[in-house]
Amino acid sequence: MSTARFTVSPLSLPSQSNLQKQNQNQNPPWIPTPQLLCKYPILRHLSSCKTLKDLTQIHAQTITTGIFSDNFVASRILSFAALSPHGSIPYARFLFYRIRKPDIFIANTLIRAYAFSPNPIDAVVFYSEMTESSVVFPDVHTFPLLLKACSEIPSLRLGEAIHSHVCKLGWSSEVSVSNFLVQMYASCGLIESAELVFDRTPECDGASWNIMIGGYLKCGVFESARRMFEAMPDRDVVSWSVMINGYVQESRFKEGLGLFQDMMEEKIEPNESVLVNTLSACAHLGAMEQGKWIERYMERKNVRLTVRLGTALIDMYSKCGSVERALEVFHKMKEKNVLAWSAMINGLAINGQGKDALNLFSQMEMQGAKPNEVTFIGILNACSHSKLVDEGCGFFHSMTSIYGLKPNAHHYCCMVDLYGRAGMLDQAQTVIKSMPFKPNSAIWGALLNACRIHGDTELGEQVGKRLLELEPNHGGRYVLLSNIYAACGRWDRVSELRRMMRERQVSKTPGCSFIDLGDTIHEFVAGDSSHPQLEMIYAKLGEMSQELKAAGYKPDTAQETALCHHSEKLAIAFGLIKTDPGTTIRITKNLRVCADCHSATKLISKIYNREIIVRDRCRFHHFRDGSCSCMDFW
DNA sequence: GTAGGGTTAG
Repeated sequence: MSTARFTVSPLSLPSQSNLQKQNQNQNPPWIPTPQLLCKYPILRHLSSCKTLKDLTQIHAQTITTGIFSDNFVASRILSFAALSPHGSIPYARFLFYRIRKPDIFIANTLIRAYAFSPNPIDAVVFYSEMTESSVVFPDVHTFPLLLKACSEIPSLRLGEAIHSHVCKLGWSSEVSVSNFLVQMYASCGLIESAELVFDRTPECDGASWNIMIGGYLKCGVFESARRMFEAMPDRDVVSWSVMINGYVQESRFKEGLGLFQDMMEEKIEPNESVLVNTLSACAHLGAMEQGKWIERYMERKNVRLTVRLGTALIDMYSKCGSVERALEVFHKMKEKNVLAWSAMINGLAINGQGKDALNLFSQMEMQGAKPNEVTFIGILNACSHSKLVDEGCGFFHSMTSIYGLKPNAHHYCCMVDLYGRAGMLDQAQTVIKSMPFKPNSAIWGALLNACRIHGDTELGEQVGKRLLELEPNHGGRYVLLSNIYAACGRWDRVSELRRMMRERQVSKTPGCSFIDLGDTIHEFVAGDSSHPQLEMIYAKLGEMSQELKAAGYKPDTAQETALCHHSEKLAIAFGLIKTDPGTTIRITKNLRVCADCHSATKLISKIYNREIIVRDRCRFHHFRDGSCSCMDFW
């Protein structure tokens, strides 16, 4: 095994930060070594090669001069075609079959390109062609790539087949191979097999532990991941990033954020992926104070605002209800790609600034950025939340006619939502009928929500029943249907639904709200009795309901149970106690705001003279001076 | 005289 990893190069000196390291450019793999350049000066053109056409010219010259028959030359040209963003894998393959005696190095380059392409299975296909015709013989570098491909697909069948080749050819005790076996089994959900390979690896290295931890997280075995993380010999920045990213990816945001704080306390410098994932956790939790802290940290450490970091910041600020800050980041970004534009468009959309979102879309086009499917989700969201029905239809049709994009289920869902919210329930149903695929539950859910908004009990009942058949274990569907019944006073149906939920043992997702007070995120669930400052909060709630009554508020009896103790009311009470008069209160909740809480919050904003920003499951509500930015339309 | 593995946006 190579010992190069253990030599101390200037790049790994501890004085240099991870982020600075990442910002340093390393030569791409197709750039020849100085020795090779010395021998074949023509290859120096590879460093300025920008298109496939440039490459074909270099290729032609190497043929006419006869140097293409040197495999070192052929390998550099094939490497450009296979791995450069300006290359082409089919061209690389074409080159491969024109090399008289290809070696395993060249074959591995092509396998690598396939393994990281959108069709990783081609890596395995090429490998079997290559071995069947005995063109070249696999080596130790071949199997990690093949196993990576199997993890990407993911295909257990192929993975096991490759595993048997590994054993037959005697590579199974090689740590670089077994690491990928572990990853392959974990990606295919076979955590026990992954463990078995890990345990049998004679000499694990740092990566082995990280891969095993990542595997546990991917398979949802959090306790084992944490135990291993705490027990591992030397945790590096990647170990932390595997943990944090794993938690965030599995929607365990609070734990992810907690780990990030532990990491900071241990004075480990985060890399870009940790920052991106932590910001994503903040976005999900509505933890703006923590998100702001990360932005300040980046400024303090002179971290370059890459497209990914910029996009993550835009997303975080938009989802914490601060479009202004999101826009500031957006304008600060020197380099913007389609995802950055899309994040900003979506940010404006979910905060109810539909027109601004559409304006930004025109700017995006003027600057020559090409919208993709994600962009259109933002655009259609903008239209539906701002009741821009005609505009929305226009955009939906332009997707295919102008941009050549195929609308997927999300886009159709947006259309049902667009018509549905606007009260055009017939058109919403026409969209569902015209869809080229079977409507999923999200689409019926959008229609059901429209029935709730516009009080169409009859259609609501039909759609609701269909949804219950489709998703008998989804508590939220029962609640939505039962609210529709409650709104028109059909209490018999409400109790019938409750009985069904009991019988089927379906539980409601408990409503919970978060409030971020900078140092801690406080979580409240409906009827909470666990908070240490409980007495004070309930005293405040009592005062609030007195004030509300005096202002003419009548509780909305159309909804069910424990209304005055809904989690957002608890969080608002806590916010009123804990923050200075006049400051904005920001609440994030996991479900939609109920009608009663919505009207109560409007009044609270006026009585206490506070701006209250509530992010619910779907959108933002900016309550100010007795009214809400959603114009009672959500 | 060429490679490498753990992580990255809605």
